[in-house]
Amino acid sequence: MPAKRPNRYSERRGNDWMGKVKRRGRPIRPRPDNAPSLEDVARRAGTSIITVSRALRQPDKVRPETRARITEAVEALGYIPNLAASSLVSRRSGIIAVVVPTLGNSTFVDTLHGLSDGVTATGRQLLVGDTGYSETAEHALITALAGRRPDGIAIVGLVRNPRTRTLLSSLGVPVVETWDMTDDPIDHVVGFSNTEAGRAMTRYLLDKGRRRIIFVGAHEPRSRAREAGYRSALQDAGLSGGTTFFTEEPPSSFGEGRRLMHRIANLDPRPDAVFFSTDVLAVGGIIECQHLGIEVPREIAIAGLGDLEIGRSIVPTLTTVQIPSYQMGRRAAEILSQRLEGAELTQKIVDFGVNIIARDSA
Amino acid sequence: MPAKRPNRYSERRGNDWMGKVKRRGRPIRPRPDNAPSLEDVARRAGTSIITVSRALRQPDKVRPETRARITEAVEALGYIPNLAASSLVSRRSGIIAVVVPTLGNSTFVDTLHGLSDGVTATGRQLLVGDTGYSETAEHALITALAGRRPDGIAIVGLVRNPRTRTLLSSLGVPVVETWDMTDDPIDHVVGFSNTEAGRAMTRYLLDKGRRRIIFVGAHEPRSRAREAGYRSALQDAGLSGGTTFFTEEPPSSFGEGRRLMHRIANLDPRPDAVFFSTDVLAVGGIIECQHLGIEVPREIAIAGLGDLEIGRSIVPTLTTVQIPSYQMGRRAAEILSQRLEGAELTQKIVDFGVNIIARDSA
DNA sequence: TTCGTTTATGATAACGTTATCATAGCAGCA
DNA sequence: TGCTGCTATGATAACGTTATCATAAACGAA
Repeated sequence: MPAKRPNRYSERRGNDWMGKVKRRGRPIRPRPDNAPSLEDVARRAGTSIITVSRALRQPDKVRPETRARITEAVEALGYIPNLAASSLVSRRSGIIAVVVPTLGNSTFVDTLHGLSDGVTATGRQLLVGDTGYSETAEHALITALAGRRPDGIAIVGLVRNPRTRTLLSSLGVPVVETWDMTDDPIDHVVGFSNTEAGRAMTRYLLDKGRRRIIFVGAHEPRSRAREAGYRSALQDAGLSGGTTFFTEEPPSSFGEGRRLMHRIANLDPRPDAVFFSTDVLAVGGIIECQHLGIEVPREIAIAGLGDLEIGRSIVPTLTTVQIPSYQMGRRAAEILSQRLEGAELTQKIVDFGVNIIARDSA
Repeated sequence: MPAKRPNRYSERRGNDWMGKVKRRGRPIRPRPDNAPSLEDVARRAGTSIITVSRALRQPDKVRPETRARITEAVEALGYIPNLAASSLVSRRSGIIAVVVPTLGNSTFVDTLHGLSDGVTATGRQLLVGDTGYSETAEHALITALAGRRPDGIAIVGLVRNPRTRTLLSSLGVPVVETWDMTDDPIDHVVGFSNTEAGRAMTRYLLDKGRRRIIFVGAHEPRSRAREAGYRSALQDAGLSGGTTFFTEEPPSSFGEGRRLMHRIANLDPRPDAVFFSTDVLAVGGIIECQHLGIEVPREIAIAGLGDLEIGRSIVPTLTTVQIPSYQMGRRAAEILSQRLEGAELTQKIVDFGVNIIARDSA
């Protein structure tokens, strides 16, 4: 039989020495937040605060009878641990911060989905913010999120701003960048080379005999990288220049794809292929071709990037570059989890590579 | 000139009485988390902790010179306030918890987007979780989120489980349910009647002279409500029954829309209209009709629900029910903000109503 | 001059939890 | 018998911040 001593459940409140001694500082007030605390549970279970804490976190360290009384009290009071207090003292917040350029782009959301699945599997929670593609907003957002002392940080995209990179390194928590590739990640990178993706698809189109290939992209880093790959592939093939059409603004839309395709169709000479930087734009392109009576791929080949579900359904089905959006999120979450369990991962760079999905449109 | 006294910046650590007195409890260790605290800033600025705290939160309460020294120290040290400590003592977490059925559905994500914009405008942060359409997961998720003591909670959908409803009420924070309508919200509801939406679109199709209308939906509460509206409109028109095709599982996909449309096209007699529960399914339906050479809307009218962007771009453009996804999120955030500023809103129910967008497909 | 008010700053306690050490009782063992 | 180790429990301090009250100096009004 182990020690069983009379206990008290922290009598910080309501001590009778109060009022005798002249007191300063915050007075004892009735708790405005009426959520039960460990103290309430302990009182009801007739045990000490610390034993309740243990019963909840390491049940096998507590005698079954004690545990039963505690469980009863927890249920009866509807006790929910205050994770702010827990974070403060344990220095583990159980929060993974996620930074997305925009919540208006469904492929980024797939990554968020993968992160959510991976993160909640380890009992942690997702704190999400979007930057609207602004570097200034990104820095501010990350600063704000850092105040929550997240256990890890996942970012869609590479962080370009040196100040922000320094900030992230200095936080002392694992960081995963995604959706792009670099030799020099802040900590980890799980992604693919957008440049390589642009190059691979352009090569594919060249291999199919296309020569007048137009690129459609946005003023946004990942699109720029794809464009660079496109131009390099043209150059390798001994073709000059290359022509880019730009969307008004990210994120891209089907309608924007249609509008740009409309303009492109009027070019003279007409191109024989259009490589859209995203599937959304490409589907818009296909729809516009259909509308204009342009036969795809006979007259114009159309390619996208992203492997969105609609690309498999539209007629003609869309030739595209596979981007494992969900998987990148999932993998990022796993890397963070492993790091948080103390693993020192040697592989800092996970390159999913690029994979052309050849379908009917090109 | 105000008081200027010698100060000390909380000498809790490193006191020299340590070691003389026999100590129990946690020993003083070097901070493993090397993030600077208010204490570090105060030391560098030559002032007290509390003055630093004030300088950051109520700058006008601190003399400009003092403030300048503090600002310098904050910059130099890269101080970022620990929000867990702040939450604990101030009982304001600055967190809005968001519960979504799935992150795999882009229309829910638009609501998340609206929430994000509205919430970050007030300097708060978004803690996100998805339930995978499971009531059990929903309860567990909300319990977990509640541990973070959020200042407010936004939920996509109505909470059906009575235990979960009780839990949410007991938290004592504002709650907004969205994406549906009820007379009896837990606290607030910002949405529209899915039943009314189903009824309105069905009436529209009936008005267009359609008589053999099929409904395509999912085994999921909002879809069920739309189906109920569909059936009630048929009944009002003196038509019997109604026929529903179900998707395998939510969330819906373009491919699933095509598959179901394929089956529906083979029915004998063939229907003259198909009302899809979501735009994604409906677009799949249009694509399949195109593929089968079925003329839309002459042979079969097709209608959707959600007013996704692609519906405006596809040919024929999609007749649908407008759902202000982004706006619902935005409005939900505003309601939460107002409540948190102390407003007692009399209007607990915000009904965006339903709005048929008549386009070419029906 | 006196006294109340304002301004700027500080001291202290408290928020609710966990890390660490302490200890009573018991079992096992030589 | 005495020692060691184990089990179950507890006491205390600490995490980093904010709420509250206190106070010195300056200011203003009577």
